[in-house]
Amino acid sequence: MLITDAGRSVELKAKLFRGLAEASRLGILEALRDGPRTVSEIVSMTGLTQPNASNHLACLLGCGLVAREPLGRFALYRLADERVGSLLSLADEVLSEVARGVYVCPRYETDDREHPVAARRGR
Amino acid sequence: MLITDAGRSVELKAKLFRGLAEASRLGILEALRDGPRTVSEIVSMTGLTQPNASNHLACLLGCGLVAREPLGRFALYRLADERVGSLLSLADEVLSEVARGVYVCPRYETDDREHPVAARRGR
DNA sequence: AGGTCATATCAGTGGCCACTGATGTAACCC
DNA sequence: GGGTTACATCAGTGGCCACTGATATGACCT
Repeated sequence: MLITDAGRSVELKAKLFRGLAEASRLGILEALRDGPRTVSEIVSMTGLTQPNASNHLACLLGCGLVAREPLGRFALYRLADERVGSLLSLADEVLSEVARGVYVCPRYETDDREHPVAARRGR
Repeated sequence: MLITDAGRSVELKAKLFRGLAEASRLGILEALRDGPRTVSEIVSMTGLTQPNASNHLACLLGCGLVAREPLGRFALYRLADERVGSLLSLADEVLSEVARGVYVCPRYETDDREHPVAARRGR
């Protein structure tokens, strides 16, 4: 953990990246890249369960990464800002040109290839 | 978790962000923003213990975010690409202009009522 | 009103992983 | 050689948090 003074803002920035650092949340953000979606649309696009998706959406909302617009009994979510999309695009670049195929942190790699939950879900 | 086919690349991208999603690793990357550093320099800049820093460096190296150059009994680390620095800069922007003060994911917040960072910053 | 649909929230569980302390390896010095 | 310095790796532990299943809220309908 950081003890320097500059470390303060670092911690905040790390938290921002945490919003993007997980397949479920990132999948939601990707789903929102070309337009607002309702929760159920997001659910079917990502394969997440509804409570799980709502949970992550609440997290992304609190973090200011997405915006919410109530719409009757629906709720429209959209990216809060185009910069969020830019982060995703830039990540795509880094991923394809810099980190390339190399990018598999062998460290902290379990056995997996398939998340136990997804596996149990039958695919 | 994502079960779609596109989910594969999402998972990879999430992993990329994971490299940036933690104060220790992010602090290391910030320390490398203005030039290569040896491990002990990084250790004193970040306040991390040496094994911990080495561990994260190995992770960042495997992920292709930093590059390593052996130098006698030292080891120089640098950002692998300027795009990594760009990601950090863009994150700064998002943080200051978009997520602003709002950015406190109250969800998954352990004890407190105030974000530890903002609180300790004296405001 | 009662029923259904869309979403939100809750409690509990399990797994991942950040950290530490100890140890290993290798390069430099005398 | 022996000692020291710089770094890497290991084993073990603890905490955070993603997920599930159940339940709550609230909007719409007839």
